[in-house]
Amino acid sequence: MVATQKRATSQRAAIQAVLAGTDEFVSAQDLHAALRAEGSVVGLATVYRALQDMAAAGDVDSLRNRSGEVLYRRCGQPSHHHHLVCRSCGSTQEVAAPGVEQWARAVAEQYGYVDLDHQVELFGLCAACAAVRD
Amino acid sequence: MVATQKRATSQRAAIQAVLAGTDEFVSAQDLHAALRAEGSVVGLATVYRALQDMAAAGDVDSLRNRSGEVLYRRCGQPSHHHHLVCRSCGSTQEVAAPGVEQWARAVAEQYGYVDLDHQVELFGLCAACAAVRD
DNA sequence: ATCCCTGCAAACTGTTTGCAGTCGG
DNA sequence: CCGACTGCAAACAGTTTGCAGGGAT
Repeated sequence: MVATQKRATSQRAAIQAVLAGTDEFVSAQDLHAALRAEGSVVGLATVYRALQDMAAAGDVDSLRNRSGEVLYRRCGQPSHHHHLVCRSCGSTQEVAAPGVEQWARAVAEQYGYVDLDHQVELFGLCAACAAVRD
Repeated sequence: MVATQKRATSQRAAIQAVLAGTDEFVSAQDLHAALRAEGSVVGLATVYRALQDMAAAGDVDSLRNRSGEVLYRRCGQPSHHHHLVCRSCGSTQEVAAPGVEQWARAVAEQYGYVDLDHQVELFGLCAACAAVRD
């Protein structure tokens, strides 16, 4: 069960519901807007706080946008993995990268680095967006 | 020739000098502080503008910090590559990742993504910092 | 002389935080 | 009832931008 939050409140539930309903990365602001759109009036600060808690608890994945926004996405896998994100429409593919993990470990070892963490994200234009733009 | 800036000014030169003198990623603010420290009084805005220009021209590499700062580093190679950055002291190893490029291309193709870009950075503790922390 | 570049300060964006009130357990 | 959670607004950090003046070509 991924429910590590301390207290169950309606706004927290609403946030989780939105996250559960999408497969894409969303920014805190997007999430906030989505909540208002569906009627749940939740403070922006609350969204940020909840998102941070959830990220800390490992319930959601977070990554930083090209423009510096933090994007969140509900995340099934326990260990981290990587994403292929469409630059235009934001749709996301979760991708495995066995070789990458291994490579990271090898490189770290080679230089004597420990406590390794890696950030591997692919950005591109999905087929649909590429067609539109042409 | 890596000198794509439009006009040669003293502050631009000072910025390039600082970048040329280090192998680590520095933030615009660090760079600005370094300039003042060595006597060159350059406006912060100017540093940002110069850095952007240089990044656009491909003279420097840029990546985003965990905390959202943009870090810049002078960059020899024409094509991009990847880095192993010490979380603690900021020292950087430039690492090659032939397999990664290939993997990225394969994954993109598999999902029909084009105009691919990838962000691959390794973070860890270098041997020295790991020893200190123990 | 022209036009880009610079500096300053104000504007902006995304995010965080202090504080008083509210609600879940 | 108690304490964590919420909302608001103000605070913040990093970055960008408008405008007037100055230097490079």
